[in-house]
Amino acid sequence: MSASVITYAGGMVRWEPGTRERLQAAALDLFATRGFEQTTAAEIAQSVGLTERTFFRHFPDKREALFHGQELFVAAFLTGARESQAGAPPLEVVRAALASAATFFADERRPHSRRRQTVIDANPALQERERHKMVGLADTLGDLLRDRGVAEPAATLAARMGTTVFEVSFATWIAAGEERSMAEIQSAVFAELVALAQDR
Amino acid sequence: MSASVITYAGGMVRWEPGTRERLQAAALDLFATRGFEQTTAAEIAQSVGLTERTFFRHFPDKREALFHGQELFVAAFLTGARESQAGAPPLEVVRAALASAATFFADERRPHSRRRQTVIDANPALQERERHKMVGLADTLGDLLRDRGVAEPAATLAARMGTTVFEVSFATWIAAGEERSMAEIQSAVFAELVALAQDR
DNA sequence: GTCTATAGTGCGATAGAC
DNA sequence: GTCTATCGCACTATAGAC
Repeated sequence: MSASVITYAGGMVRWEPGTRERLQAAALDLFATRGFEQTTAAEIAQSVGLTERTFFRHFPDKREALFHGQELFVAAFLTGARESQAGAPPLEVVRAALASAATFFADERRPHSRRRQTVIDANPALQERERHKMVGLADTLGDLLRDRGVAEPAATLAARMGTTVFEVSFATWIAAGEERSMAEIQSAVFAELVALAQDR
Repeated sequence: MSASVITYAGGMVRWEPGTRERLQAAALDLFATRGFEQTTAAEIAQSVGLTERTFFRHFPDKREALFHGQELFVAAFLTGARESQAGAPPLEVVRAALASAATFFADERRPHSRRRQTVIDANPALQERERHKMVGLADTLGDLLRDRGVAEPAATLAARMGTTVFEVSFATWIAAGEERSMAEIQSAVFAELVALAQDR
């Protein structure tokens, strides 16, 4: 497949790097234009000069083409939590995780995030995967809190509150006309959560 | 399929009632013994004397065989919210929803819930569907809160806290050795949530 | 109730990198 | 020689179309 190889000075041929990223970009484009279900894995692969079989070597299923690459966000979120002050109350650890994660949602990223979310919002199967990833993150954060000595059910609750604040904040951040930074929005949402628990 | 019809006095033949329930029970049994992915829709159908086609007439996809029947729980949850005192703070509406939902988790139901959850816990695809349903419930509760005049993001946050308390409580309720009632557990988890927001 | 498209898997073959 | 990315082919099961 000539499109998937590049030629070096010496005439030697190698597989073009960044295959996964090209597949991802092609998948987002096709999902956005034709719709997720109307796009076959073969079409995505062909659009970058590869075969369906290769697509499935890179992604365990079609949905994952939209979710690979979130590892950096997850890493930032957990690093923020890990680096928070020892002995801090659970919600302060959560706040640190959120602040760290916010660095990944710079303003330049907003258009791409909007585009991607539009695709997800249009497909229940993609929404299911997105929730699943978020719960996985909450579970990991819960483990981290338990390692720091937080008891149950506080650890699980605090972790879930963290991902909930993130999800609500993210939805706000990509809303039409929204211009505040992710960090600003998260602070406001977090404050609202605390206020809710007190207004009773 | 003789197993799926019954004969009435007059000799007339009709579809045996409870087809969906029998399919559901068979699905749970097979998923529990062979595993979800190792069980085909055709096998489930055949085990109650029906065809694959009939299975998909009752359930839009294989996973739904495990999730149909949750409508009563959802209805109880939302009814509890609707019947809470007008003007009550958001978390009080949530508390009412939880209290109402708890009536569906009587002690007799615990063994069945445990069995079902074991199957779900063993399969990511089923977990994804379960999360999705729970988020759908949170969304509906959020709508209800907004209808009652709760602003954003408070409505969404309160609703999500409700389903989170439910999920954590349910997991506790079916844990090995647990004997407290669902209502008791929910109260404890709810109190823990409020305490978390105050300990800062 | 049958027919078909597509997701996803398993395995063998190829070809370049090392 | 090993390792890794790819292709190609055969196959099953889901799910939807007819």
